[in-house]
Amino acid sequence: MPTFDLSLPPAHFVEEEYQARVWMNHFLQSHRMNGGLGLDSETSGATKHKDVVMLWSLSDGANRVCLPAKFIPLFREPILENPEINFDLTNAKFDAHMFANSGADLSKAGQWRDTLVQSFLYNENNQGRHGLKECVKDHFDREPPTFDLIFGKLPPAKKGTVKKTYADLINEALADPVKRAAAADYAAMDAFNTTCLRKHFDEQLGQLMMYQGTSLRDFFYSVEVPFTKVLWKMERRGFQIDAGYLWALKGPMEQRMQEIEKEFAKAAGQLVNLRSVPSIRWFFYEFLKKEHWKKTKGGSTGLQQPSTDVEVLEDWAGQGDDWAKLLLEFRGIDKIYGTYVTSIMELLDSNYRVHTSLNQIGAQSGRLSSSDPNLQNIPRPSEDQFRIRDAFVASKDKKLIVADYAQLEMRLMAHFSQDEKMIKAIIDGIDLHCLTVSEMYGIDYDEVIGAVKAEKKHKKNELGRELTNREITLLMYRQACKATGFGIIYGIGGPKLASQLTKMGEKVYAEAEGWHLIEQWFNIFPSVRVFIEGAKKQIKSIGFVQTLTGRFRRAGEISFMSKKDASQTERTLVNAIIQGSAADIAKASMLQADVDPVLCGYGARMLLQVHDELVFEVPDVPEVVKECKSRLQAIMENPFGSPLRVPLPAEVGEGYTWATAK
DNA sequence: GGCGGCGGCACC
DNA sequence: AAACGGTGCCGCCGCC
Repeated sequence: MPTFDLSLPPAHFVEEEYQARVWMNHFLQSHRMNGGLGLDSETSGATKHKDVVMLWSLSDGANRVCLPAKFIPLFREPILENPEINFDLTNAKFDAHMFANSGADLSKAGQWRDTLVQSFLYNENNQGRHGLKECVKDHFDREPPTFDLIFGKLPPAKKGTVKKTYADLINEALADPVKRAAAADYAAMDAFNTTCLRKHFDEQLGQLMMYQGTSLRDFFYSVEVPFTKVLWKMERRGFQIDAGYLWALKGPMEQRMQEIEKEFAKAAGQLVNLRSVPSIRWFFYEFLKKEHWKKTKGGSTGLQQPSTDVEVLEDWAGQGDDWAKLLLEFRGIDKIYGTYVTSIMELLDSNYRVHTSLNQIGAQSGRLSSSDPNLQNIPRPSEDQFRIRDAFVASKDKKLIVADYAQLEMRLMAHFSQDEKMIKAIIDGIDLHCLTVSEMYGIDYDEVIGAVKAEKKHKKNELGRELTNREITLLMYRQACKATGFGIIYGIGGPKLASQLTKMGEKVYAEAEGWHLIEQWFNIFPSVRVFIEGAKKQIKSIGFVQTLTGRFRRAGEISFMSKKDASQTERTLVNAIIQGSAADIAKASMLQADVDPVLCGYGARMLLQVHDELVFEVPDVPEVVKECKSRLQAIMENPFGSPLRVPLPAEVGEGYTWATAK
């Protein structure tokens, strides 16, 4: 429980301008004593680029006040955009969007302290319990009323009637004097609880030391607080979409899918829903009487059923099954159609820009996640026949620059393990996977590299001959070694590695071969094994690991776990050292890029992060593009004051679409 | 009609 | 001997 007074002050609902001015003057003083102002809003809905503030509330811990939206202009400059005032919020970016849509730019104010982020730093394992209501329950043992209780539930949408909105619910409540008081009490409670939580987490995080002299509280204020604003600006800018391009894809996709549906219907004598797994199961296993060799996981019921996934279908397709081939084609189209064409078109704003949400507490490793829409899983152009990334374009008179780290996670493995051979190879600019092939199979390194170069030329039709069998073999070896290296970062086992390699290539790998590859890989880079074993020991003894910047990834109580859960936790935490540190590096680059005088001076605008990749929009002037590229590269390659044991090269490209800029 | 589990699949 | 880390979202389907 917190050390400060938690008693709830009465809620005030401001109706007259003179009241508003009195409270404004009060908060202009009291925010200093409280170390910030709690701020929350009730909005007309949850669409980032459209919805607006209906009611908003301020609290300095001793008072709580609810105001209607009409007072936003009056408070805009002195309070909401005042750089002297720090705000305490829960889900800060959301409220900031709503205020921006209502004419107030909160990004001009002081800090945004987001209690979601504080709660995450306090315990990243409390999944789903970082929200305001959950934190108030868990930390203050109080249960504030829910929105529904005060404002009622949105009735189910009915055909032919006008949809009721949250704005309607709030307006209805305000029209009734009794309900209005309850609404004000509810809204102002959230602002009060938010500022209390911020102070509570300040105390708690202050006790948790990341390393000598630095607490999680320090980390929150120096890294996470500024980062929230960086992310908000990216969300706010949005990414320009070539809606015509997407629109043009729709028709042909629908047509081809219908053709395939008809083929199945004709053969089966009835409609087969190709999007339904049970229907597909029926078609292949009952109707065509195919043998099954793979079953589904079976979830909570434990009911395992014959699988119809890509792996199975590709196996059948390889044996000449045209139905499997057709279904693969259907799935390939439908995935893109449903997830990336129609859904993105529905999320465009009036300028055809799409505004993702970049979730600061998205991954327990410390990575971001992206949603509504998820722009971190748009198909790569090399794999995508529809080239969805070509629909992501630069705005008028702008150009995109895309920068990504090369083998960031492998380099971090080298840094953490301090493996001599690995570090030397990286510093000498040697291709790690080729080196592994060379050592593992006793082949000359230059010959392996030669095969890689030949393949590159072949892809660009510059080779002037076919690849030799020897080259193909070497490339296969390299694929295997590359997959092994990645797998080791994930804590892979022999069977999984074998099945993955079998899926990738022409050769069938046995489980023993998988284990052998892993063993051999460890023999080439022996310190990596030592590092992983050491990390596992630490996880067993103290129950946590830390990333490059000292961020924690904590385990539950391992001694109470089943053997299976314990080893799962070990794999997760070992991986978190690498994945989390990569996230730290990306974050540091973004923080620097956001305030960099060169990039800011040229008007470069950061739009998107995809873990190890950053997308910017810059003025379409050759000299500007060139300067921004080299500046961004310099920032990314030296994200911290102190260098790592290996360099962190970043590759930078430019173009008018996301697909072509890489 | 909303919701959650499931199978499947896109990304790093 | 067995066990691939981190995400979000689609449509379907059964349940309430």
